[in-house]
Amino acid sequence: MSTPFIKRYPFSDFEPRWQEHWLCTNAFHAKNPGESGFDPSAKKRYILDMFPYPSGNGLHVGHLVGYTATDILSRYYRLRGENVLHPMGWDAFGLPAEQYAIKTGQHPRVTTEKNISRFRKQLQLLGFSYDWEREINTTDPAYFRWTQWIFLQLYHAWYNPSTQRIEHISTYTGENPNSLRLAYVANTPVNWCPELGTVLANEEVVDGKSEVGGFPVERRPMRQWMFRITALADRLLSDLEELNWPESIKQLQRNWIGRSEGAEVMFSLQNQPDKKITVYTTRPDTLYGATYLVLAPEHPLLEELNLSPSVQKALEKYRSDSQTKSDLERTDLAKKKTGIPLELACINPINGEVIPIWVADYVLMSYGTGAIMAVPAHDERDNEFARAFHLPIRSVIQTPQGVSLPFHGTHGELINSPLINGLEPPEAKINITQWLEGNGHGRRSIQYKLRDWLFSRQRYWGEPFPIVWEKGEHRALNENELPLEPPEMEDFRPTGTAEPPLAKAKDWVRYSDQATRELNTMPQWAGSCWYYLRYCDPKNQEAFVGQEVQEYWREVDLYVGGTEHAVLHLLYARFWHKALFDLGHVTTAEPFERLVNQGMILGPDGQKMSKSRGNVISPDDVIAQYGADALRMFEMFMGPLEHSKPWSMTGVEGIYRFLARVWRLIMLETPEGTLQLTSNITEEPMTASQRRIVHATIKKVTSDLENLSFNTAISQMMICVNAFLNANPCPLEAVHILLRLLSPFAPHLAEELWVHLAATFPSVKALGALASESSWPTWNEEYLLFEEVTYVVQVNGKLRTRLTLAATTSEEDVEKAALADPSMQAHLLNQAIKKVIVVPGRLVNIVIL
RNA sequence: GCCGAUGUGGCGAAAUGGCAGACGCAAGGGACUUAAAAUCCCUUUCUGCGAAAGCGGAGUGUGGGUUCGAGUCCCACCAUCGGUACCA
Repeated sequence: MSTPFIKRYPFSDFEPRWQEHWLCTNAFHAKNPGESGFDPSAKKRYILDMFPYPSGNGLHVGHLVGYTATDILSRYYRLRGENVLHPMGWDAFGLPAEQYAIKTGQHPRVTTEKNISRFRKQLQLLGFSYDWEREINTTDPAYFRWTQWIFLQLYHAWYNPSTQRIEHISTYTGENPNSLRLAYVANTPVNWCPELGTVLANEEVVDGKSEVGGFPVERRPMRQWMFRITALADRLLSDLEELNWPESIKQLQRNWIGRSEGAEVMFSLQNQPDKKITVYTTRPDTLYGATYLVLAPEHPLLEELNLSPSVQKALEKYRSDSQTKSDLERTDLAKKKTGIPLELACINPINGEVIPIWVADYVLMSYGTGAIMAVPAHDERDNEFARAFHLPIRSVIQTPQGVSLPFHGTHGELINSPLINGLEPPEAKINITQWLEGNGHGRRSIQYKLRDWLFSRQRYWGEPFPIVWEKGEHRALNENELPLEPPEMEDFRPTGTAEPPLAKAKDWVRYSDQATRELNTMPQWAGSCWYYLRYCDPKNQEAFVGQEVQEYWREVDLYVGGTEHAVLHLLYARFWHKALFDLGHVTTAEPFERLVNQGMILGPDGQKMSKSRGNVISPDDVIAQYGADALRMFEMFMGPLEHSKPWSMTGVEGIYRFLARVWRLIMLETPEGTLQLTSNITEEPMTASQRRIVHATIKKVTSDLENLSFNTAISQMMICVNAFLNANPCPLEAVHILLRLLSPFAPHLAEELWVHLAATFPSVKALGALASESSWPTWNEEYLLFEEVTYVVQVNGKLRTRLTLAATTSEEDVEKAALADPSMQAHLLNQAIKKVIVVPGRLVNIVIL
């Protein structure tokens, strides 16, 4: 049995009241240019949360860390007079809704609506200051109309290598525009997940399993829509430099893009000099160490070679074996190398050496040229393979003593390499590359790990492609045919084959006598690739965002969300944004100027919160017991925003006690049970020491907010409140400054106490009718100064005594006072003083031998 | 393996190269109360000497280094977490 709970202040009376007030008055509506009341002199600030996927489980306290942080900042910047855009919406297309719908027989639209209402209500219970007039929902036809429109812009675009920009396809004068579109159809091996009945992007496959659900994924060739994201690989990489993002996220994106510099080298076949194999290597300096060559099993050249019948047979078996291997199996078997010899040879251009050609699945068709030169002395994988199949290993770099092969370092003299003997690898790399280019045997080459983005899914609950097929050719719908809504369907289960569920909607599929609709839908990422733009102008029916509005709000100034989107959403959105930028639709090259990742909130047991562990904390319960302000503040008080930290109910209680102290500082309950201001509060000026602590608090809270150090800002406010708890009289100025500092953190309490104060004191009312309509206080450095300072006196860095001196004491006099201090004499007796260091206002260090 | 982050009391944490542990939780003691709740006050890194006030010593994952002075800077290592993995 829980003990009866006594409310220390009446939060359950006023919190809902203020939430209602803010909602009814649209208190936090951000004005667009052209809107009445728009103030062109106010600085704009765009503060964005990663919008949630409205799942059936509702929010838990972990979701609220980031939302609370951005809300506090939004309220803070509003008090500073800025025009703050702080919106919220719903990323509502996606697999879970569809799977739930299949299980329960309800249409996903129904469950999605229900979940959204629940989420909205939960967020409103926290008193978040969203501009609800800008709420968006990716499943709303008025929204996805523009998702489809942007798709069409990308479909009608290509990457022009000569301008290095994305341009309208009409600037391409070649013969086959379809082969160059930014959105294109490809028949390539894709990640097919039978359990989910859909294909997945590379980014959605983790360890050979689907990121959602953890089901096995297999490679199979399918005709799919792709985005040519690789065209922007270099810009996606280099533009990271300027962004104010966590270094770790930048690094994750760099690794994912995976740029490497090397060379392509052409090897001629021994008996067919006209046939050449091009390999990619990052180590052209080891060219003399190549002892064999390997082709990927899918390499197209294999079709053209004259192989002996027995080899041909072995090859076919090997190819079909490796093709049916799932990615998971390939990973599991990574240590054991397999392959077959082709019984053909090619010629190393640098020395004319004849080396054998093999086929092995440790070489991937999807990277580089799908062929490698194997240098077993200086590459781990080649070394393993060479030892497994007894191929020669030749070292070409002087290996340091005690280091065994394979040696892949880049320090050491080249050996066994006539043209470059004695050089260091970096220099040799340049020399060889120049030699290859000069003799027509290869060239410098840059490769990326990043691959094109697989953009279609075999789902019902997603945006249909604005594409129709006619005589085997795809073509775009007209803009005036948008939005293209999914058909109403009773049965949208996966077909059990690779055919998408939309195929079952026969009427919908038929576009005309000649044409049928594209059956795939877009992945969940589509809607989130541009939602931050729609918030700027959510009701615009003429454009995805109005030009003037876009030029005003520009990029997101601060974006807060979880690390899980490091390479998915954040890379995709950057790609769309750059495309829109090149095409002239947006004014910045990057969408998110500053990014912050909030840490995870763990369960009270220190484990990740999950239903199965039974350690999920629901905000609803916390609010019922302690109120929204206490929940908000505790989320911030727990520790640095970016850190993971375990939940603690007693910790909430501590914050709750603090808020109750603030309440009692101002309000008193009479024996009859009515509320009134405490009589302590008067318009008496603050004493010097009160003024010092109040102004120190303004300074600390302000700088902490700028640095997103919410936890220490709260500590400072606690120190300040503790200092005034027994003050009588309690100066009004201290109280209204404190309330304004507190108002972004605990907005309900601040609002409530403010109106009580304002009712009695006109000077408070003059600052604003509500705390949220007042202004952020400023501090005066002069008030922070002390008349006396305490010096720490050290001997050889060890604390020996303290000394209180007037703040104006000169360094010389400080030194004298320290040496003369009676308690120092024992330490200094018979000691030669080597040096005395005085740090003004802080310490004296006496150095003796 | 590679890349990145983090290691400070019983716990969450704080500390422009300058008093380590602010602020809070938990624990213990006290005041108020018939009693409890609520509230308020005190103690709480480890350790040596002391009845006590007090006086010392050690201490920020480990080992080195730079410095008058290092949680903070440098080098090496260990542990935990996250990402990634045949990318030539």
